[in-house]
Amino acid sequence: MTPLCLYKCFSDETRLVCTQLIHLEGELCVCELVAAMNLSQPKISRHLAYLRECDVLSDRKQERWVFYHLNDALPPWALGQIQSAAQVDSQKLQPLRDRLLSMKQRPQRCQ
Amino acid sequence: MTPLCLYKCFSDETRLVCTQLIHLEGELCVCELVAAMNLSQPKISRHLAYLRECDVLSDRKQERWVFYHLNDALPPWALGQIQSAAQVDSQKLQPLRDRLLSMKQRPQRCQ
DNA sequence: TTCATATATATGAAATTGCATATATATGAA
DNA sequence: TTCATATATATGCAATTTCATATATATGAA
Repeated sequence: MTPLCLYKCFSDETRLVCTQLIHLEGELCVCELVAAMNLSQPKISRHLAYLRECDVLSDRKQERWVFYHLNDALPPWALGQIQSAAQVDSQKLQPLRDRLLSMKQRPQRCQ
Repeated sequence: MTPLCLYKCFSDETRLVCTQLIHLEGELCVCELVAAMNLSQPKISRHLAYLRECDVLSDRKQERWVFYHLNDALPPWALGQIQSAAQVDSQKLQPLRDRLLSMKQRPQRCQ
């Protein structure tokens, strides 16, 4: 995990916003991100795979859902940059978080 | 200046390293960056123009040289990310800084 | 079967780069 | 002074590569 690798991850808006939402919410599945961001499922899935392969995110399967969260092994400097950017973008992120709250049939989390 | 814009700037290694060297050295001209990074002059010049257009860098002409420095109006969160990444990459940057010191006919700075 | 997710393929758009060249300035000889 | 040359930087063009996306299909669980 180098700064260059992290910046490549975040040079795409879909990947940046996915990471920021997951950071703020703790954990989100693909269909929640699809609902929050109003983008196609394959598009979200592909970018999550990119972030997982770069060790920015980890995933956890639960029943038919795959939940993504920040990789626990993320170095502190990287976590710091994510937190800082999420704060700068908080106004822009709020409507997406609101859409999550109003989402119908949101999957239940276990464990 | 949004996080996305900054991350696009730094998703290219040439732009990231140029910015980091300029941050560490205070101010560098095109020919110094060419010498430090051993890349072509047009390549460096184009990437500096990109960073200038994104308000990451500012320039100053002195005689036949154009010196680039971090934009004074850079928001604190952006400067923080640059500092943090430069620290993470400091080992990788050191040989480039050494090459600057051994550069022949380095232009004199005035003002 | 349905639902959630992932992947394969193709396409188009954008970014990057090398090469050549343009511009501006400086230096030095005649 | 004028002319030629060297230096520093920027840019137009074209080739290449990378990247993002849509569509379609596949997988796998309930």
